[in-house]
Amino acid sequence: MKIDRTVVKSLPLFERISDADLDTFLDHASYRRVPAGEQVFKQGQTATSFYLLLSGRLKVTQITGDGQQIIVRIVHPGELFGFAMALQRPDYPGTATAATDSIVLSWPSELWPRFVEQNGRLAASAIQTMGRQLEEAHNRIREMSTQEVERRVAHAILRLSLLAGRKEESGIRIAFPISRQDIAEMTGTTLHTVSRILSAWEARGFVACGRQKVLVRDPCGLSRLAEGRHD
Amino acid sequence: MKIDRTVVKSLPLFERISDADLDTFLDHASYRRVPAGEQVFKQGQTATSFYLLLSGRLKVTQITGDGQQIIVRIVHPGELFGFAMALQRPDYPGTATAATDSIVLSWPSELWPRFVEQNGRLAASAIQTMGRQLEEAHNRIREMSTQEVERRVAHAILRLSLLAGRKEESGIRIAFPISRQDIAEMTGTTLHTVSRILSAWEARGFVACGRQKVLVRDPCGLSRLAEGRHD
DNA sequence: CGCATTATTGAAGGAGTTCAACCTTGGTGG
DNA sequence: CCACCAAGGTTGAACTCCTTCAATAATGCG
Repeated sequence: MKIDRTVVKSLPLFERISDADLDTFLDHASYRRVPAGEQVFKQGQTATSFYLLLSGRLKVTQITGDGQQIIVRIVHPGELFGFAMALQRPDYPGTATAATDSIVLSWPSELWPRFVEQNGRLAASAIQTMGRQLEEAHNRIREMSTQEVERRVAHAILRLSLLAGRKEESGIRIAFPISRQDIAEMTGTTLHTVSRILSAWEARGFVACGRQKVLVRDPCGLSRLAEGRHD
Repeated sequence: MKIDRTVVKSLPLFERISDADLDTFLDHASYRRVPAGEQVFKQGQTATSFYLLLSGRLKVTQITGDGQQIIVRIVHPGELFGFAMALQRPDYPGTATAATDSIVLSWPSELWPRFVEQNGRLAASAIQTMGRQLEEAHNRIREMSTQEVERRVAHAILRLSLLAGRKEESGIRIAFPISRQDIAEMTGTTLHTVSRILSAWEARGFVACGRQKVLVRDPCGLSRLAEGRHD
């Protein structure tokens, strides 16, 4: 399938790639629409492809033996995901589910080493992408080790409003459906605690929420909470 | 400084590199001994170099504004560390401290992109290294979200016994000094709780500990705890 | 309209932290 | 060589934040 180069060209991942290389890359790509709620791949499946999210929003989740689930990451447009082979794993370590209708590109796993080795710039980009993810993971570990739940939730909501926020007249709307359960799984707590926290924030005018909806009305107030200032 | 190729050649990171490329790489390296307790670099310093640990053991820590410290990772021999530039950061996000007398190689940060782009195989290796780290970070996040402290500590100790264990007649000794505080900072708890847990384990014959010492006497018993089986 | 999914909120309970006091160890210098 | 002392470790008791349990309410899709 022929994919329009201009859409992809604007992504940071490919900003330094040559047009010729990009075309070769895209010639091998498959294009797929994923309706909200559907899965791109499941935890434990053989990693036959790696992916790039063009539009929409994905949740990558992991589930433990005893049924506990966490959200490993939210995939935003322009990001690579499902590159299990880079971890030298035969299978996907998590499940990728579309939170909204999404569009993904995919390539056969076998092509990953070839692309990385043939195109140093792509490799450098991929390393940067992973570096950013690693940094984020460490942030999360640090937060979970040292901060109480309310601060962690404040951080998570602020992050989402930055990476997936759409400006509205009364604040910043998080532009994809996200439940209390989701937020709990991102911050290592329970949906009950998240619900209580959001209710309290709503009373203080920091946010306005509905079912699977969050609107940040006072980012500065939230920031103060995230910094640990209780005032 | 001329560095012996054979020592480095055996590392997984360089297993697929050509001798010529490896020599070029090593020609630019600096060699440095780091006595126990000394720091290789500090959090916030400009990232002038990236590093490879040849021998010894390092702790990479981060400290938050309010003085809370966590251990981001333990660096074992053969691993890259301090590659902040890969994260597009000008400074080191953490502090690297020698837990035992260590030997490190270092290269100027400017060489990183050149090495990565000129040598696709090295890039692939670096990506794999980071991938493994990312996976580990996610494991840690999942554990901290879903498991109680005792299981997390059990996991941490088992990991250490695998990656830094030396066999003795009565069990597996963790081959570098590690304090209760260190273990607490690795698992997101307090030194008090770690102390209580280790005392309980010692009474049950799972471990034997001393000041900055841990000896695993019953890996299977610990594994059972780590899997969540309380029996 | 009906029902499943999502969210709210109260009450009880517990795992782990915090505070505090004390003990041990091993390195150092007198 | 031993005495000292700082760093590391132990352990009790109180407390608290968060989870767990439980029951009820709102939302929106088919």
